[in-house]
This record gives sequence, structure tokens and C-alpha cells, in this order.
Amino acid sequence: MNATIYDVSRLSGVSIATVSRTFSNPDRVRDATRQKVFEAAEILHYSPNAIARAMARQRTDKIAFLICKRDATILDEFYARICESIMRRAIRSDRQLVISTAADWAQAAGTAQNKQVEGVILGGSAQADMVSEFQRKHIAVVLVNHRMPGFDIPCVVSDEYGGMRLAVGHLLQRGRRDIAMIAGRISPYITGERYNAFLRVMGEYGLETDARHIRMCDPTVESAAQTALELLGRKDRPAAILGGNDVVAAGVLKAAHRLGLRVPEELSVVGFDDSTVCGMVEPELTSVHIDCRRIGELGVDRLHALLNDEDCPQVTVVPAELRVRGST
Amino acid sequence: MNATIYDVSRLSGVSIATVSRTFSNPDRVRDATRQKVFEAAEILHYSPNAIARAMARQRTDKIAFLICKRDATILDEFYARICESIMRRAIRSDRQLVISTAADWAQAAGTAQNKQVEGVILGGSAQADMVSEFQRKHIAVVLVNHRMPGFDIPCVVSDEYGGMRLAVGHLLQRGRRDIAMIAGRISPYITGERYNAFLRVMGEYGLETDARHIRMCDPTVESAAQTALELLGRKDRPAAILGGNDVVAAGVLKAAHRLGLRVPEELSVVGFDDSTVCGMVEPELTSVHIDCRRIGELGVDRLHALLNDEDCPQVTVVPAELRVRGST
DNA sequence: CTGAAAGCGCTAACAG
DNA sequence: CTGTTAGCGCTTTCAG
Repeated sequence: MNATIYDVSRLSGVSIATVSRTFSNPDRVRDATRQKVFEAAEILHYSPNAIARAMARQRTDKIAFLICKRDATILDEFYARICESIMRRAIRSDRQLVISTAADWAQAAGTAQNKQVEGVILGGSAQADMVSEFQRKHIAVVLVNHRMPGFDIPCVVSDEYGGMRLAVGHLLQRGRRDIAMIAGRISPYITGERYNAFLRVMGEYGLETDARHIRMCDPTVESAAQTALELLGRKDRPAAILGGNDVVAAGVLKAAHRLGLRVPEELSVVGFDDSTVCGMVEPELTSVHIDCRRIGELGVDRLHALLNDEDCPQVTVVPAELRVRGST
Repeated sequence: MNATIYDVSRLSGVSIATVSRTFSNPDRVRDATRQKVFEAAEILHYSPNAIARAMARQRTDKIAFLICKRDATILDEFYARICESIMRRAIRSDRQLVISTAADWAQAAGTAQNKQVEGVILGGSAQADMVSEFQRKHIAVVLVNHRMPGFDIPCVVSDEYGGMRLAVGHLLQRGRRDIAMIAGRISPYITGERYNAFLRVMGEYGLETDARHIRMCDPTVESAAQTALELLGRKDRPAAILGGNDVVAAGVLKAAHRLGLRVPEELSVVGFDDSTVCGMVEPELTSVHIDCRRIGELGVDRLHALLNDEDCPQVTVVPAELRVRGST
């Protein structure tokens, strides 16, 4: 149906080998020849068949982004951002991108194999055996927003500790010393990371962390609101609450509203991720900005390095920033 | 590197043709043979090479979802939902999915051609020439969340009119007769559709629509808030405002807050899309739920029908629902 | 600089 | 039910 290299060869009067060269190594054919070939191709609406090329070259230039997350995938704004960034970067570097969900990762690995994926970016809570499976199939692996100590895999993560330090520092500047944290069950890695960062930073600032001021909840507005209600209902209520992410923080805002507590006058609230909800709620939410764009880009870059046998740092940490808004 | 059909053939003692059959038409080989082949394949970790298969069959089972939208793509929750749904459906029907942005649609069309995409789902403001380009390349096209009168292309859209009727009907039930609309510039199609639906529905209910009560704004919270401030600052302020989508409605909520207007007591607010922000804002937002999941699924189904030369309805309308929450 | 020819891994007649 | 064989469209030595 579509024109092939043979059609172009016939019309331009050169061999198929030359046509092939013209498209993959333009500078290895004479100017005049190239001209002729391009003309013929133009007329025939010829465009090289990537499948056939992959077949002949034994490489596909195809990579995958696998979101390892139970429920929402691309629906989670955080991953949507990373994904978007990966998409752009992949296009720019002429790689085909396959996006998939790891609902069934064994299947995903199988698919990756027979679809000839050369490398995969694992986002979120990847499991060790998942990684091994890919490696066994000779598929390069990079972790994004996750780490796997003991495994020899490059990973790109955000500086959760740095972000937390900015957040706590900011609250102290605002005169809040009694700071609580509601760590939603976001993902094992992120939740743990932020939780530990909180303890560490509080320690560094010489602040006490009352165990009762650190709470867990589901990563939903309602669950967060309930948890915040408990926290704020007590006599020794905290002066500030850090949400494990923006959704949790939005829940805190809701709780404050129900209790008639004014934010930020009577309570400061800080979120994590700097997602779009920050601008929607009232007051707008101060939040730690995670640079998803950068994380995605670096993920692709690391994968490229791996595929080209170049040097590739094991751990890349992307700085976080604080976006101050009305809630503090 | 990976085992091929030849390796399996050798190990199992049957011809490559039989190995091939075993994987594509299992019931066309004897039980015992199939057994042998699968065993050998298991041992060799063989998995059919989709590229080679595509090459031989002259079909790729590959489809694309192209988001035709200037700025945000997958970052727009609305499209993320459609995309997610398309992903699931595509996997289920064993099709490979390529997701891309139509920043440069000519390039996209070229890519689609040489990557051997068989059909494409166009989401958002697709242009006529874009469609022609695909058709010229013999690539099947389906429109999602968009229509193109005069073009012979199946499309799947939400029932904006029905949604609007639910919204307005609900407001009337709440005793609001003086209803305004702020139609953000969401997309030419959606904006127009909702705007027209509003006029029509108001007419059907025998309500006047003061031209000053229909406003335009950018689809950002801030722009919507500004516009709402003007609308609400007037003496004859409306009793209810319909936002073109949830972001716009959130802006209205912000404006009400600034003016000290209580929602829903003094002002009712309704959004469109039923996105996650609805649950985050205070009060929670009543919104018209658009069934993105269904839209995505149907988009894939229509494309399949097209690719299989089956009957395929030109226009599919997906019903909308009203989700009543605190803002009304 | 260009051409001839041998695959890449698999499918699909066509025979047997 | 199974095997033989001729491609699918392109790349890549190897000669010329």
C-alpha cells in the first residue's frame, strides 16, 4: 500500500542500498544522488518503514515507561507530569515510547520482551523481582521516584530531605515551632522518605517531635480531614501541619474549615508536590515543588546512557523548591 | 540474544511453521505437539518477536492516541482520564498503543506512517487537514471529544446538552432562576457546545439569559475568579453561576470567598467534568460528570470496528450525570 | 560512491 | 496435522 524502498529505487534509478543509505546516512551518498532519491521519495510519499528497519538492524529504539502503582496511574497528577516529560524527551531523542501500567508486571515484562522494548523506566514502587525479570530478559532498567538499595540500577529521585528542610525552615520563620505531620500512605518509598526526613529535620532544628503529632492516613482528602480533625481537636493542637502530599494537605484545610480555625492565622498548612490543587483551594496551599519534569528527563537520559554503554551515575537527586502561598 | 522460532523448532523437533502455529493458532496443532513446543519455548524463554510478526503479517496492531491540544496534554485531568481508559482497552484487545501530542501534527502523521500505526484516535481540537493527512496515508481515524461535521469520521462525544439540562434543572430545583455562565476557553468544541447548550436549556425552561450574565475567560482559576468578581460585584448579581469546567467553577468559588458571599446560601456554583478538585475545594463542588472512561473505551471500539470493516456508528453520544455536592 | 546479496524472525500459502 | 518455501522492507557487509 505504502511505497517501499523498491519503488523509490525504481523511480530514482539507483539501487535499494543507496536509497537506504540516503535515509540513514545522507552524507554517504553523492549530492546529486541524494537529490534524486529524495525527489522520488517525495513523489511516492515514501517514508521508511520503522518495523522493517528495526528488523534488519536488530534494534528498535523503543523504550517503555512502566508505572508501578496499584490504582491510579496517569490519573495521579504526579505521575502524569513525569510521564509527560518522558514523552517529550523520548520524542526528541527519536525513541518510541510505550506507556504501561504494572497491574500485572509479569505480563508487562513479557510484553516488553516480545514487543522488543530495549529499556524500561520503572516509576513508583517497583519490586525487586520485577527488576530481575527485566534484567534476565536483557532489558535495561532505570528507576524513577524510587530507590532499590543493593541493586545495581540507576535511579532518579527528588530531594525529599531538602524539600522537607525548606518546609520546616519556612514554618519556623513564620514562628511555628509546634509542627505536626500527616503522612498519607502515598507509596512505600515516598511515605518513608518524607517521614524520615521530617524526623531528621526536626531533630536538626532541635525541635521535639511528639509522637502523637505524627499521623498516618489514607491518601484521600476525607481520610486526611478525619485525621486532621483528631489532631486539631486536642487541647495541645499543633500550630502547623505538614501534609504528606497536597491531597493530604487539602484534607487538613478542610478540617480547619470545619473547626472554624483560620488558616494561616491559627494554623499553617504545607503540602508536598505543588500540584494544581494548590491554586484551587482557599487559602492557596504552600507546597514543596517536586521537579517532575526534570525527573522524567533524567530518567530518559540515564536509560540512554545505559543503552549506549556510557557512564551512568547510580543515584541522581533532583532538588526541590518551596512554593510559598496563602496557607502559611 | 533472545531465542527465536528456529531455536524452539530445533529443541522441540518440529518445523518452524508448527512453532509459529502453536503460538498464533494453538488449536491447529495436535495436543502433543503443542505440548512439546510450549515446553521447549519455556526452556528457552522464547517469546514471539512482535516486530518480525508484524513484518510478515503486514499488520502491526498498533494504534495511536493523539491529543490535539496546545498546552497541557496528559496533564489535563480530563485527557488523562480518557487516555487511561484507552490504554486499558488497548491492552485488553492486544493492541499496542502509542500516545502522542499533536504539537506538530504533520510530524505526528509522518511518525504514524513510518511507525506503521494502523489507526489513530484524535482527542480534542483536531483540524480538518490533519484528518485528511491521515486518511491519505490510509490510517483510520476516530474523533473523541470532538466532532467534524461534513467529514466521514466516527466520533464519540459526551452529551453536553444533557449535562447542561441536569445542571440547570438542579439549580431551578434549588430555587435559583437567575443563572449566569462563565464559559472558559476550554477548547473550541467544548466551549461552544456548552455555551450553546446553556442558551438552549435556559430557553427551554423559559428563563431569560441576560447577555451580561454570560462571560468568557481563560481556563485558569485566576482568570475565572476575576471574571466572577465582576459578575458578582454588580447589584443584580446572579444567584447561581455555571462554570465551563471545574477549574472555572473553582475560580468562582474563590471570587465568592473574596466577596464574603456564602456558598451555597447566597450563591450556587456548578462545574463541569467532575474532576478531583471537586472534592478538594470548600464547599465541595457540584459538577456534571463526564464519562471519560466510556468515551475512551468507545473510541477504541470504534477504531476497531473501522479497522475490521465492521459497521460503525458515525456519532456516539455518552450520557452525562450530575454529581450534587455542597456548592449547591 | 554505489550495487549485489544475504539475512533479520516470522507468517501463509501450498503440498504432503 | 505438519513441513517447505517464498517473501515482508530494510540494513549491511563485501565487491566493484
